Amino acid sequence: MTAPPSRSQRPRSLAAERAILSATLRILAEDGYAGLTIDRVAATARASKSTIYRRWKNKEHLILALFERLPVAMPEAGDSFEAELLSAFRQFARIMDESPLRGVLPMLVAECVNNPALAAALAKVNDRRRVPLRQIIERAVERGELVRGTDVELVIDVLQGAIAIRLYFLLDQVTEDWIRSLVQLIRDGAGRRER
Amino acid sequence: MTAPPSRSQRPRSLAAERAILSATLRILAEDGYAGLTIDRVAATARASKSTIYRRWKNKEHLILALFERLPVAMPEAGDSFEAELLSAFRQFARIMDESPLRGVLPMLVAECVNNPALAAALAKVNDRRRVPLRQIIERAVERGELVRGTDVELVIDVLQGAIAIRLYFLLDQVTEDWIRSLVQLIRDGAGRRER
Amino acid sequence: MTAPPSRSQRPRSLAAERAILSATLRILAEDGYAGLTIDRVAATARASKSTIYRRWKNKEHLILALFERLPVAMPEAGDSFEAELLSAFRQFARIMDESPLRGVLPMLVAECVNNPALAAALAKVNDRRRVPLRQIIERAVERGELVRGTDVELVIDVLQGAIAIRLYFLLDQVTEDWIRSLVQLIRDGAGRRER
Amino acid sequence: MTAPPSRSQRPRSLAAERAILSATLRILAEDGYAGLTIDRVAATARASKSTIYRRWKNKEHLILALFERLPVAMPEAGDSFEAELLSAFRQFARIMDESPLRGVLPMLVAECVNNPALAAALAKVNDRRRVPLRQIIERAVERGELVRGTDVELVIDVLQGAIAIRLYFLLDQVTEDWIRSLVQLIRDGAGRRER
DNA sequence: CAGTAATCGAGACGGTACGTCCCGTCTTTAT
DNA sequence: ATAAAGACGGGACGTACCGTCTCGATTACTG
Repeated sequence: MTAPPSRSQRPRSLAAERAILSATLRILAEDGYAGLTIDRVAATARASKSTIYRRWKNKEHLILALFERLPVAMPEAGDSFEAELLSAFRQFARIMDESPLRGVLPMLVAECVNNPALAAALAKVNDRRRVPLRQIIERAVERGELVRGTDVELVIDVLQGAIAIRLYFLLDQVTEDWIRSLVQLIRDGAGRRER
Repeated sequence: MTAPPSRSQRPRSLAAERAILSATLRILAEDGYAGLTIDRVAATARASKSTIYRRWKNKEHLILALFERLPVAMPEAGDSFEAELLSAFRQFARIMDESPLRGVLPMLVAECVNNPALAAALAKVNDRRRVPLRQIIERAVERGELVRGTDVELVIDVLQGAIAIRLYFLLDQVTEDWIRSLVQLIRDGAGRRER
Repeated sequence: MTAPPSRSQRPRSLAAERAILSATLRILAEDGYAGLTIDRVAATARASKSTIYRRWKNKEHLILALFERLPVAMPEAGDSFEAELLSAFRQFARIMDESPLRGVLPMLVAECVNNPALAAALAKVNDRRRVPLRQIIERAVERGELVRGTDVELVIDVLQGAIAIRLYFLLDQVTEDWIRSLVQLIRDGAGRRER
Repeated sequence: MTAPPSRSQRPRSLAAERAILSATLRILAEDGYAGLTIDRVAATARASKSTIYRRWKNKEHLILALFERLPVAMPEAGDSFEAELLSAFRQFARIMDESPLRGVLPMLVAECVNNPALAAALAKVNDRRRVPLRQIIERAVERGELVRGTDVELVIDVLQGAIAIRLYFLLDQVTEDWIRSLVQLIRDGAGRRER
């Protein structure tokens, strides 16, 4: 996305790039996606619109760059599936709550529906986000907490999905208790155990 | 949303309302959200913009009205949790795939983040969508398939969430096989059963 | 304009008519022509728009009705051209300054350019306004102050015109001194008198 | 009105400006003020609405710009007050009759009543129009045709005013004969000369 | 003195223009 | 080649009025 043409007489200004990205973030934090316009980013960053468009093909990709720079939760090794998952979510929650990007994700997803290029880019972002969950699940399998043969991707779907629903549709908090219930459901299922 | 209190005056035209909604749906089907403009809706419906804005405060609320009118899957009684869920999803898939609304939902969700009124409206829509799932789960509990004490709402979160992730993030199809795996996960869990 | 159809079962409400006209005047006084809308007149007069449009074919004619109801300066007999003219202008000034109609006249004139029917109506209003001036000039002729053979209409043009220019173009006050100069110019001319 | 201060940036396009103004004039000529809409001007001029609104704050100011560009009658030296005035009016009449602006002036004047900024702008336009008349009068004074001490501005008021009344109120033609009578009135007055 | 048709208040309706906002591109001079 | 600045064409937005229309309720006249 940011790749400059073959070779150049004058390198692109890193300072400008940083200024643009941080202006974007600040505006997002202040007024949300609705308040974010390229003109305003340019003015805030004291950059020109061309300087922005030279780097990112449009508003969505500019925001996407912010996500790419977002740190990924690094799962700390723990002694149980539940403990590791809780730790991961604590990290995740901290990162997301601190960043104005939280409220922007849904809109990016929305835009994806009509914008395959953006969809591909966002899928890559999401993949990075699935990696730590995958490791946690695999470790739980190795540890013997989850059955060998567990459909890892499905479990990730369930984890991400339930959280997303809670966050974006129901506008609820994701509490540690709720996560514990979720972990329990995934571990034990809701099916009646025959004796 | 639609009808203010009134006395003895010209009532709002049902015909106009219908024409507007169906024009909206048709345009959405033809050219997607990007192609939907209020002017075009007005022209297609042979209505005036005032007539549209008198009923819905903006484009999002107009689209929302479409959702509110969408039929809700009526769960057919079946003889197992899996069978009922599959049947419900078949209905749901049919309704959604037939409707151009599918591609529009994410954008509506996105808008909700900064628009509490819309969020409330959409939450109501989503609540209606949760009802049949709730019935299916409760029936499964009564039938003895799921344990008494199952956290019904959590299971709904998992069902809706996993599907949403698949549909909107991964842009994947929701196949019957995938649903079967999901049902199995929910029923049995991924935890290792002790001997 | 106000003439009802041939015969009727129920006569038009005089109260409504009065309420509409006085609402129009009040709005004009408060917010000028720009603030005058039929909707607002209707709301202020607690009348319906149909009740207004049944009587006057549009906004301009409604305002025109106000002019038609305006009292015309009745020239008081005096002992000189100057005295009578000053007295007439004092009356005129009082009527106009008290009425919000003053600022509306130009707009009506403007509308006339593209609206012959309105032009004819306004011409009639203006004719009524020329009558007293005509009488004053004719009396001055009879009295021997002005030469027999004076082009009366031309003098009226000059009187009305100079005032209009001052009022509307130059946005100046029309003072008694200025009028005295005007009268003197009309009486004596600016030509050099040969000995 | 047109050029803000600037530095090193893309200058405003003169071509666009010209295209907009001539489109405005053409539309005014074809369909009058009623037919003049900004959208149509933009379409005709192949310019965007922003480009128009960047230069003029609204429709009235756009039209005003047309007046500012209108040539002013340059008084040709003649050998009498009457001759010079007639020549000036011939020029004025030619300019006005050739321009579609004639029918628009009243509306501009009307707008002025509630719009001081426009009023000031139009006053400047009118001032330019008074200059040649002033020169003619002053020359007549020097030549000895008019008395030394003539109230020049008052005479201009009378000239402009009488013409305006005739043109806009009475919707009459301004003939050369009528002007001759006006000149005579101004020169000799209507007062009875004592022996 | 009942019937009836014009009138009333209310405000919905189809139109149309407004002026604003933002997009993504382009043009200028300076570095 | 890049940069800042901001003009440009394009196009949608939501608002404001216009003058017409449709309601049910209300009169005065007519028969």
